Amino acid sequence: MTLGDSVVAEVLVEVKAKQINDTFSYNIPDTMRLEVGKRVLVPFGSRIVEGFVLKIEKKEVDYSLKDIIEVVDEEVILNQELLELGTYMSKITMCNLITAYQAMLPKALKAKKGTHVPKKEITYIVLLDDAYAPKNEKQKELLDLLKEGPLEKKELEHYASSMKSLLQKGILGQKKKEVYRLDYTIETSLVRPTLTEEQEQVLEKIQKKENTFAPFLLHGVTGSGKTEVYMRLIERVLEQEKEAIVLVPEISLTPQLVETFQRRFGDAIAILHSRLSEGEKYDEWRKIARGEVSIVIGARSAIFAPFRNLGIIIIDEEHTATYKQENNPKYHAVTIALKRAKTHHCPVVLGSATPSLESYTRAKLGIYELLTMKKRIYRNMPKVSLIDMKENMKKGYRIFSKELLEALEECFHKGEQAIILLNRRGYTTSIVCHDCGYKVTCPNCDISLTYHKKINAMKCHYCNYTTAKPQVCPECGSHHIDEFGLGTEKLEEEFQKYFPNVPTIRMDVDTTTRKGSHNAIIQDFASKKYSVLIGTQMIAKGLDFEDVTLVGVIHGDASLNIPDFRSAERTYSLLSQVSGRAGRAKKEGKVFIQGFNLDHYSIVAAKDHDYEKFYEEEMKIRKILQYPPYKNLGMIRMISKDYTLCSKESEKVASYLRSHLPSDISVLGPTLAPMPKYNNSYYFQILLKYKKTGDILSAINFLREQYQQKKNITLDIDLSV
DNA sequence: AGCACGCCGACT
DNA sequence: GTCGGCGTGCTC
Repeated sequence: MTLGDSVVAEVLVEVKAKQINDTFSYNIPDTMRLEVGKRVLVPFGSRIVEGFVLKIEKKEVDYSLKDIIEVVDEEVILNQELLELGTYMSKITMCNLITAYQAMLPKALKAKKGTHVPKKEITYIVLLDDAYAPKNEKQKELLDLLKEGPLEKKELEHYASSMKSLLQKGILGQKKKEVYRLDYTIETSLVRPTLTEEQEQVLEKIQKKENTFAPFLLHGVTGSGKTEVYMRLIERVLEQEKEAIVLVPEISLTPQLVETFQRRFGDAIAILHSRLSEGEKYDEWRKIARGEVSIVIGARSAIFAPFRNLGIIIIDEEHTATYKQENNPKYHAVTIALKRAKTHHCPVVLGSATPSLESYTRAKLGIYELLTMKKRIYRNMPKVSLIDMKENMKKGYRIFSKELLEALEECFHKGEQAIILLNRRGYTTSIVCHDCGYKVTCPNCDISLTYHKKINAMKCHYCNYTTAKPQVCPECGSHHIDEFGLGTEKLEEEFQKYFPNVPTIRMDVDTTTRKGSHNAIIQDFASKKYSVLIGTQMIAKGLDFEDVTLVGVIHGDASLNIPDFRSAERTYSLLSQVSGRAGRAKKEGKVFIQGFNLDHYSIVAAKDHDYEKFYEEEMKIRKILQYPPYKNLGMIRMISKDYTLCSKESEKVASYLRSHLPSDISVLGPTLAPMPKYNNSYYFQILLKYKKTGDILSAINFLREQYQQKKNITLDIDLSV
């Protein structure tokens, strides 16, 4: 206990409470060696919690301080840059500081009592006394083995009893060595492809800006060789003894991609994504922090990799929605990348075949430097045909069009492979009583349940509620029940009716939940064990199979019906990406997009591989409706189990905003959210359209504080919609 | 977020 | 007379 003027530690405690968004001061015991950025154990009220030391400073306090109990870390977890980055993130996303820091770290390093992940260690047996004369054959054998050098304890189980007695006598000793869970040796290859003229030009432009903060948008069509450009950029960065972060969408982070980088860069790479175990993530993180690797390839959160000397940040498929975190802190990886690049004075390369409208606009305004790669390396873009299903239906082709069936036939005849996309999983998507119209819906979310034939059950795709398929209508008892809507499960079955001898594999959430199954499917398809890959959007991104010459899209206009201002953008992107899977290597590719309303500009532009055209059309709409990139969108969601309360409070919030925000900011709503009920809670939303974030912060902060105290209702803020 | 403190109903 | 309901408020 100390009073008055002394050196204290400012500790940000792991309590994720609204009222506790500031540090607490603690006394540092005389014998304790403490550094900023380490975790400590501290008494907090009547319990003991963990926290991060954010400052060590002289401070005058008028209350008595408690002592820090113990320092958790040997090494600093949050260096100065990461500490500042967390502050920045909490400011722009309006989250608590502790939430920001926790999001930057693997679970093993979060401040949270009892979540500590051990380091992996291997125990070796070493010979300490080589003059000892063993008592029996077994011991002699063991000692002879160990004369050659230490051996892993695990491999000496055969000698367990001899080992035990020799250890006790002190003839043998144990030595522990820390190892990484992911450890690989891969043969590097010095063979590098010759660059195309476009690749050369892009490379030169980016490298001209090395050692300066410079954001680039690399707009390169599918198959134009962006990955090779990335690798060349990294080569240069390594020459300068600097480091590189490469972000890739989670789904594209396949062993194939990792291997491509490993063949070039060997063991200089750490990998970070959600499929790793906590132990693996911990190890990969430490490789980075210790400077043992210079490259990290990872999903969104890898943007926080604790490098000290970044030479470049690359974000592939920059437009991908998964770069935006949907829970707190609701950060966007691109925003963080720009911030870090500014600190490190290095370039940022945002790559995409279908840039987000925001990024492309920034490029047009000169905020990003625009780089373009229009040509495929091997051949031209695939020919895309739009297939009107209204016509096909008349002729009796209900699921596969005549055109697609013929193309599939030809494709298999030539021994080539096809990909079929249907962005909807399950068997049938709704079950309705023919007589009374009763529809089977989720009791928690009020949306239609999808029937899954394999498990013979109805499932909610939002909350995972599962129930048996009704044999009779629960409302009127009728036996006459209709099934509507097509999912991938049924699509595969239908396909097999047409082509019983063609082996198919399906890839969607239902077939990829087991660890490694995703990669197994990709591997099997690549090795031509299957001729057709049927799946949801997860088959659209990044996959590179040289024998795929045909892509079919079932219900290509489905995503246009989603009530989201970005649905056209997503449609264009999805269709372009999946089309890009066809004809990537030496053989020509064909694409068939089926649908009922295919004259929408997003679909026509995708057919023509005309991004500019799509951009122009979409920007007209964004302008009229004042959506991004013309204005920023802020979303305030009110969430409560009590519908009436939720509705009332939403009204209050909206009217507060209307009277406290400048008049040029539009406040829309409240309205029921597109998913009005989810997990038994109701969702109302209020939309803000604003130019400058600074204009809305104080009003929103006020509301945030008001609702932080309330129990039955949550106010959720998302300022980077 | 926890956890303690605090002031009113039905129980061994 | 007490056990315990969860409302309010604090945590260096």
